[in-house]
Amino acid sequence: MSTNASIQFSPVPSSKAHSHPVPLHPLTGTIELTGAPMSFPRNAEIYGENEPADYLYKVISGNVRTYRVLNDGRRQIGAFYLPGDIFGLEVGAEHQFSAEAISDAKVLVIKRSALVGLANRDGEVARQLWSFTARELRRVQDHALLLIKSAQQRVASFLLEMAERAAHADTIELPMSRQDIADYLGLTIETVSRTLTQLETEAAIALPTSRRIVLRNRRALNELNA
Amino acid sequence: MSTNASIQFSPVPSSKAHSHPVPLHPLTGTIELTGAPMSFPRNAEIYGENEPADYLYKVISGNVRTYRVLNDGRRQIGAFYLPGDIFGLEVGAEHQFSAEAISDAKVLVIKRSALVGLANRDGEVARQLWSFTARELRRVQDHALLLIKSAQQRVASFLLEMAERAAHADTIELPMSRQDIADYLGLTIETVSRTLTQLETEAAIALPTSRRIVLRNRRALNELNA
DNA sequence: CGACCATTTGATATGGATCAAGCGATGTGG
DNA sequence: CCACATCGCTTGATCCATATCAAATGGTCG
Repeated sequence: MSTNASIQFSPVPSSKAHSHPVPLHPLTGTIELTGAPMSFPRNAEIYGENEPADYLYKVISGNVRTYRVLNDGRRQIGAFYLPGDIFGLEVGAEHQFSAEAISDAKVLVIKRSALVGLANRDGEVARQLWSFTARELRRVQDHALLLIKSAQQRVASFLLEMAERAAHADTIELPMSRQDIADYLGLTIETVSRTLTQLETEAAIALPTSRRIVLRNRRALNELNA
Repeated sequence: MSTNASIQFSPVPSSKAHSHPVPLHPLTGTIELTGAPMSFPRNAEIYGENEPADYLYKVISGNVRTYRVLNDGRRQIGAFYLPGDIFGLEVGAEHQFSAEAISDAKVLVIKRSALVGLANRDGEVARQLWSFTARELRRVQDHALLLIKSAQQRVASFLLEMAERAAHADTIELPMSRQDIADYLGLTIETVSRTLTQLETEAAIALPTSRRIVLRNRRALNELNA
């Protein structure tokens, strides 16, 4: 046990999922688990809330949202997943959220049992499963903190988060609609839209198109971010 | 590996913390980790945000809150921990929240390294560390969902949560102040207070004293809970 | 009893929601 | 290639839930 392995999934040219992982990548020292690449059109469901969580997923291309719906019909988006991100890993038997493709997306589908089996034999893999869930926990904690902030603060936090994750430049290409953003931030589309124009007026951002956002004054956004 | 052990911490009569766990309790099949019992007076800090997370804790008596403070001075309470609950377990090096005793509290202090060391040798322990973090994740996900509900819904959810955890009857003895509740629900004390009186008016609850709450109509509360 | 702190209650303000209309981009059929 | 429908987004007008500011009440402890 105790390699410096990190959980890392790579697609296998042409195969269906099977449960015999190649233990270690010779160069990167990362575990390569096999999985079936699978494509989902825009808005297609990848899995539903309360469905058996027999698989987890890694985004290859496109984007994914997870969400829950309240009984009054409102939707809360739990997270956005970008290429390279892993989602849908559960400890319990069922998925806690539903998952949908935001744009046409390709994802790698991995059998959870394969990974858990590997973790039983390799303590380092076990530690990384734990570590992944802990990272997810921190993300949700930050999300909860976001939900008590003002609309300006929420939008600023969101833009900074997306800039850090998607672009590493100052121009963000948003894959999701205003409604998706609103449901992630706990606001309405109107408030998101108004807040963006307000930030534009204050010269904190520019909006060349509605889906493209340029961060013009990170300092100002960070001060909101708090 | 793979006992049916569950992580279970019991105080040891008179000892400081050391790192040699007794592997298995003969009767319950649960691992008994030693730890130092420690007392904290009301409002005392148990640990601070960003401090090294070398220890985790189990509540023996009293109650604990974890929280973060925004740069504008507002406080968000992340969780309340009741007797039997474990808190302060991190995967990373530092605590993500601060922890304080709500009432005079006794907690068992456990060295994380002891537990992690055990997990390296016993896959079942490793699985339970993971499982604990996953449970915490679900709790925070539910908390995030709560934060987009109306004041009535938040208060109702809170009461039902406390009833389930603390009492298993219909009378709850709240250990925390209105301010604590407000900071947990993302509301002001005034709104919490008004909402409680409103629920009392609607005969959903009774308030014999400000800290004692009787659930009179769970159905009504559950409908709010959504 | 009196001081202090937690809680409730009242009056008013306000940020964001809601309702409604306009606008711009994209796509479709004639 | 253009008229027009559609969809996503923005902007405007108004409303409302909760915050804020302020005062009264109640419970606890010296």
